[in-house]
Amino acid sequence: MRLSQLFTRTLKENPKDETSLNAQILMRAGFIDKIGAGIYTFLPLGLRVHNNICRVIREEIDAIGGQEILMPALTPKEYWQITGRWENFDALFRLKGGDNRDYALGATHEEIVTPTVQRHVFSYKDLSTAVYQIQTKFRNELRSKAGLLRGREFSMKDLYSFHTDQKTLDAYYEIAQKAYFKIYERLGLLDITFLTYASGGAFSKYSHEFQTVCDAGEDTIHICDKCKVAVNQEIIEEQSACPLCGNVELRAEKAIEVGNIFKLGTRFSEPFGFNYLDESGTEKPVIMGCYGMGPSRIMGTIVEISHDDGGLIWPEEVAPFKVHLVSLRQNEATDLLYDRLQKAKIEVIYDDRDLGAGEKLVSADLMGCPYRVVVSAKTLAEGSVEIKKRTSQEVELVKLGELINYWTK
RNA sequence: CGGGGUGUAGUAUAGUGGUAGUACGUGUGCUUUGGGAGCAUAUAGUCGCGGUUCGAUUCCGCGCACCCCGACCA
Repeated sequence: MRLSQLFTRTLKENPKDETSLNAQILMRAGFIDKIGAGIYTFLPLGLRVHNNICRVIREEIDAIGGQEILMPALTPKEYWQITGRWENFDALFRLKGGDNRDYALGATHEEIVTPTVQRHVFSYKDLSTAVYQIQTKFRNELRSKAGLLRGREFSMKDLYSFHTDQKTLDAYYEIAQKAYFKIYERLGLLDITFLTYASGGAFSKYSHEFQTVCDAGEDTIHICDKCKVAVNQEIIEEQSACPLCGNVELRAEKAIEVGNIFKLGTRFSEPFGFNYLDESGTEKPVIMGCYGMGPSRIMGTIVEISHDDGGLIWPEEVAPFKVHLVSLRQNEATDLLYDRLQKAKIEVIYDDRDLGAGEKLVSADLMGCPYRVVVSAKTLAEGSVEIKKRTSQEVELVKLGELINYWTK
């Protein structure tokens, strides 16, 4: 991608109608565009980041047997009436169709996924199975806030698992937990993300959240540093010690909920009459689990914890581009390097604009790609380019012929 | 949904009951070139509707939008 072709631009100042740090930087750097409260457009650079987060999630969920599907966002009222949530789900966006029927915009998809899987699964031989989607969710929050951390429209990966019994659900639940941590590891959040005990549903005492420690978070968690788990403040009265070791000296921190997994049991299979036949031909209800994770919120979280005064600092897996190639009035030589990087399948954004050095270097910092490569008269005089990591102050000179090897060796 | 705040050019900001200013941006020309450069010139604005007034961007009322706190929530 050539910056001269990119239709977005960076702003010199933070937009004044946002105080949320993630929204300010992302808007200033041209990653997102605000349409209304809690409603954002993902611009080319922001969409690349979002897609990278989704890619990581897909890879890890596929690896635990999740089968990707895509359910509708527009969902008829009748499905929600079956579980009683048409009336009880406050945040549901309800609307009327031209046929004068009622619909809801999907806020979560248990009501859709359950009958869908039900039409295909009848026997214990068909279980366990798990399906997921990455889709836009709608929740009519009374107050959206904090940029990407709480919008009325946001992206979510929602995985649903279906089992014959509690034991196989429990086993899959553990597997999903591990997959979640792999995802957070790849997204650079592992060290500050804690498995957190939270209020459960009807079926289990607790649900589990994944909470990333961050001052911008809305939740308070109480961390057991011995076990590396936490307890959500919302249940601290009934569970004031570490559930694993009983430690009562917990450390309170603000945190962002970056994932949530539930044992649903028969909460949804029962109202839909989703049963299976076991080995003896006996009809039994299917046992379900659900596993949520919001890529857009995670994107905001990464910004909150990974930035400096210069702007964004993307972990390599999610950066819009790996290399930010800057030509300081040396486009002829830099064009060749740009071709070479592209041929080597190294994702590169090339600042070929006719601008001063200051503006180019500042915008490179702002956009936050992991490696900045500068080509100037000075570096070319030594047959080299200058490479600087976004996370480092040091620069190194690398010979033109060695540029590709810098990453591929 | 309760409470508070803010709406002036694309962005960030001054100011005023009497022709709305600055910076950046954008256009043009020239200069400059390793941390958002300089000169010249042009471009572009008072959230909406009512009211008070000779005259409202300013005062008043009602809307609308956005932000923050709370409640609620991935």
